[in-house]
Amino acid sequence: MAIDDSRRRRSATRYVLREDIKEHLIDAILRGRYKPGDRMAEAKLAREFSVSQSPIREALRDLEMMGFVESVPFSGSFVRDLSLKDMLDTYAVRAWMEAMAGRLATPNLTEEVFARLEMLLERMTRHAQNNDSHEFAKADFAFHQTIVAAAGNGTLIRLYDMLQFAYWTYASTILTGYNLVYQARRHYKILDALNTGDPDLIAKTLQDHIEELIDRIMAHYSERQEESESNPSTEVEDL
Amino acid sequence: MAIDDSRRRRSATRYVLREDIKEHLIDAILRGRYKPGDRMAEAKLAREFSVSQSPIREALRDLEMMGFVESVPFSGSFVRDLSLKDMLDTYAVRAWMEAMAGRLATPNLTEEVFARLEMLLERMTRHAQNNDSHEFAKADFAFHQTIVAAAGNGTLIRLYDMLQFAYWTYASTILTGYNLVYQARRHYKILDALNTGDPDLIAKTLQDHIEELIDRIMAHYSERQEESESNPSTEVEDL
DNA sequence: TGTCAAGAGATTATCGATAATCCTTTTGCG
DNA sequence: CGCAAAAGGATTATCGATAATCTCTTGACA
Repeated sequence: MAIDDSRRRRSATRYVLREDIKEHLIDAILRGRYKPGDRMAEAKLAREFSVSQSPIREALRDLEMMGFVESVPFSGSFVRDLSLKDMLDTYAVRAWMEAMAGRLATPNLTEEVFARLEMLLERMTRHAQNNDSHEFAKADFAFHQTIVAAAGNGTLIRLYDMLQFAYWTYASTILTGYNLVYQARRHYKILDALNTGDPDLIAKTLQDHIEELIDRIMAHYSERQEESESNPSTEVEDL
Repeated sequence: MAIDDSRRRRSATRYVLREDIKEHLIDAILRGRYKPGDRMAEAKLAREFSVSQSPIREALRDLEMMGFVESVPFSGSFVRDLSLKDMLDTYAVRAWMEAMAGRLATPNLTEEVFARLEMLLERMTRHAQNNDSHEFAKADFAFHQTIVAAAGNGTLIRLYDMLQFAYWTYASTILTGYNLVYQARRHYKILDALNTGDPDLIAKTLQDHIEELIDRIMAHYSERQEESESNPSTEVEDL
């Protein structure tokens, strides 16, 4: 899968093992190979990947930051229940972050920023038309990340990167079967808002943008609830 | 120093080495033993603490999350420049988080929450009177953490814990020489706001609460700037 | 004199093994 | 039969050593 980007491999070599493992693990969790509550034993994973315990351990800590697993000292890491509530929680935080970022970014919206946003939006649209949800999620994430970067608040940037929303976008896009072309088009509203230079409008537009996603996810879950009352599982299992 | 809390040592043994090291390192950075830009070499620190490389490595990653160091793969961890801007950035994010937390917490403000807040406020006042800035910072942090916990958003709670504001509170309190008793008293305004049950007011009050700190820090820095123009250092060095 | 490549030294990333801790089950005693 | 202590098995936390990579220096060559 490998949604992640922004890695510069200086040499021809593999690159950092830990990152590789991290991606594989996230992929496996999203695809449901590991179910909520499952233990992710370090030694076992190490054997599976044919590496030592260390990179596995570090990858698991990253997953913990991202919220995919929960770790207890001396006890282990367990796949978290990515229930509806968790997804909503994450998106709620994201909505707030985006609003804050938009507000802060307002005075820093240079030509370069707009150019980059437009470029990414084009790319997003192209991948949407090809129905490539993986590449789409990457471009989507880069678009929002650009705004956050323009905000220029180091702590905010750090937190935003930490949450790795790209994976969540990927997961929820596939999960809800959202129409990608429509998704891409929605971003023009953001561009328009940014062009006005009005911080309040920008913040509000960004927040709404994310909250529409929340609505969409909720709708999907409630549909799902109805069609299979017998099956109590509400996790992201069917990618 | 050891500002951190919430560790339950089940057995009589040391507890998790990594945590111990983390605290020592933060302390050393705040006290200026390591200056901005300094390399924190894993092997060297390992020798210094008489432990192996592993716990050092893990501690450094925590420091990275908290924003005290910056790590580059295959290159190392370097003490970040805790300049005015960084502090302001962090507090700005915090103000935003607190406002969000307050808003979300509004419907969950049970008797228990109020009881706990009052208890912590009393404790805060007591430590303030004894001029114990270390214990004060702990109680202060616990107070705000209680509100965040009441918000019930798992992602928000995780991020809040990650940033470990207790250390920042400690650092900036000492740095600016803020009057602790006055600091403690300010929290009554928050309690009053919470009692009204008005989300907007609560959010605004919490945001203002943090932003007053920002103002204070800025004032301190600009004073400092004037009194020593020749010395370009604006870091947290003189604890 | 400047530039680039190879080498030395230092540091991180990973490894394989051990120690510390946890959890379950079994055993001993009332 | 019930319960607490302890043994056994499994897993994490830490260790000490090695491999991979980076960075700075040195020296050859134009």
